Amino acid sequence: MMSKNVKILLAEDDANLGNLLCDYLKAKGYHTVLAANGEEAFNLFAKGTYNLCLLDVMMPIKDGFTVAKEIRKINEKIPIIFLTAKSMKEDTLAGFQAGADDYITKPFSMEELLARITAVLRRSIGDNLEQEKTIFKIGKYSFDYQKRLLSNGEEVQKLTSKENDLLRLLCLNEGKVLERTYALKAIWEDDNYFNARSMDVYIAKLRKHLKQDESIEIMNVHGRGFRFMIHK
Amino acid sequence: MMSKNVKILLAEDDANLGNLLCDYLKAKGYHTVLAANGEEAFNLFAKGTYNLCLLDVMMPIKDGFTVAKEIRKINEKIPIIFLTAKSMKEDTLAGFQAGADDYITKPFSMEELLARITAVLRRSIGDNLEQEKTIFKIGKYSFDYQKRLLSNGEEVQKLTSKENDLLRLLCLNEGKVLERTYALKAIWEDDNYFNARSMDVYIAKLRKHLKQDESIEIMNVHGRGFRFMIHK
DNA sequence: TAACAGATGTTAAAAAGTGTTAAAGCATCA
DNA sequence: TGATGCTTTAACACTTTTTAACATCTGTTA
Repeated sequence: MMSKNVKILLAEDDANLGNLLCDYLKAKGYHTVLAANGEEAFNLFAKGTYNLCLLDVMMPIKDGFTVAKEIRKINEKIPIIFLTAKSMKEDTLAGFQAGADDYITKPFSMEELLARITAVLRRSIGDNLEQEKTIFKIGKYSFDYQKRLLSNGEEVQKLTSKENDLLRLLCLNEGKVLERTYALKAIWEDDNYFNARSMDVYIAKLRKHLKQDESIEIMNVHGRGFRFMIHK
Repeated sequence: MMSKNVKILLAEDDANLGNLLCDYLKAKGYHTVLAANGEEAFNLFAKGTYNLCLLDVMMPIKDGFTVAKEIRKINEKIPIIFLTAKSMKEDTLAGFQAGADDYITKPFSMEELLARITAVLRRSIGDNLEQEKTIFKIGKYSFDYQKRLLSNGEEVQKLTSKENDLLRLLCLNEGKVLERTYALKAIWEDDNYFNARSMDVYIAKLRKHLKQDESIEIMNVHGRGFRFMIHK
């Protein structure tokens, strides 16, 4: 299913193995193009659009590592898997530097190769759905929830886990009432007297952290919770 | 952990080496049965239930390859690892055709053998699961779990097995919280105070290893665990 | 309005958790 | 056997969170 519309560039100088692999991959639903050496591989890559490269390391004219380096200049993200002859330490290391995503040592089974291909593809696809940016502007401050940093424009404060979580909840509820009960269950997991007092301590900490901008207020709503306000 | 309930059939004609290996494997928690030659090995296999075969290639009466072929007739899936005398290419290939999952060349270290055993077992147990990813990109670093190497593009660091396992768990959970409890049970097998402190020591080691790239952070989440982040 | 109970504000101490380095313990290797 | 390398334990400094203590405030009621 995912196989659909995935195009693989395969570079393998051994014609027997090359055709075998090529046929196998095609049978599995991947559009596969076979190059007989490194130079041909690079030329094909430059012309077409591929989703994955399978490069034999030892090839005449231009070896796999060199091809990988050249490919990386054009495309930083395309997944590259090397086919290595033995477990050769130095070469493998060189391969990392050339930007490999995985490698597989001959002899290998078709099954194994297929597993690696799907693994690498899944990763490269899932790559794009990454990291929502969670930066909040609070008056003159800037708050980065992911990095747990609070900056006033000059200095940067590291926040503790609890400070970080609580400030985020306040930001998400700016102008509205953040109910004690809700915050306690969300951050402290349990709404009881001691956790409530602990939360009050953290409200005090946040007020101290944010006091450089007078337009910022964490206002108490008696018996209910807190309202985070940025007066404009 | 997974050592439990794993039964190994070991065929080795050299009594010294055989007993040494047998004791070692038993000490590591594997039920191990020692056969002094190929014929005995096959008979034992036919009678009992094993999870892994370790076969010396050169044995009197019946060599390892022959035993492997016979075993494969009975059981297609059981993992087989050969112990080969030298690095003999022809033999190795023949071995793979007989259905080997891995081979190891004498002389080898106990550690190396153990690593292969666990690797092969993991593969055969998680058979239907996906092939594990072996290379992780971490900022400017490249981490190869299989080879236990961490490269920053210039130099290459060997990792110890604990460093290796912990870094892998962090990578697999990038951006999410790796719970202490989970990591301790997965790597140290038991969640107690001392193992937790040991884990903290390894977190410090990894931070040191990765400090050349400032966009990499192993962030503590108080009371829960660690969040591995690669800031983009 | 005075008086009170309950809620909140704030600071500090206690307790729990973490960061780091070094030494001790251990298994394997030569 | 001694050398080596990995892991655990110990030690100490530091951080984070909780608990305690006391001051202040809010809303209610006599």
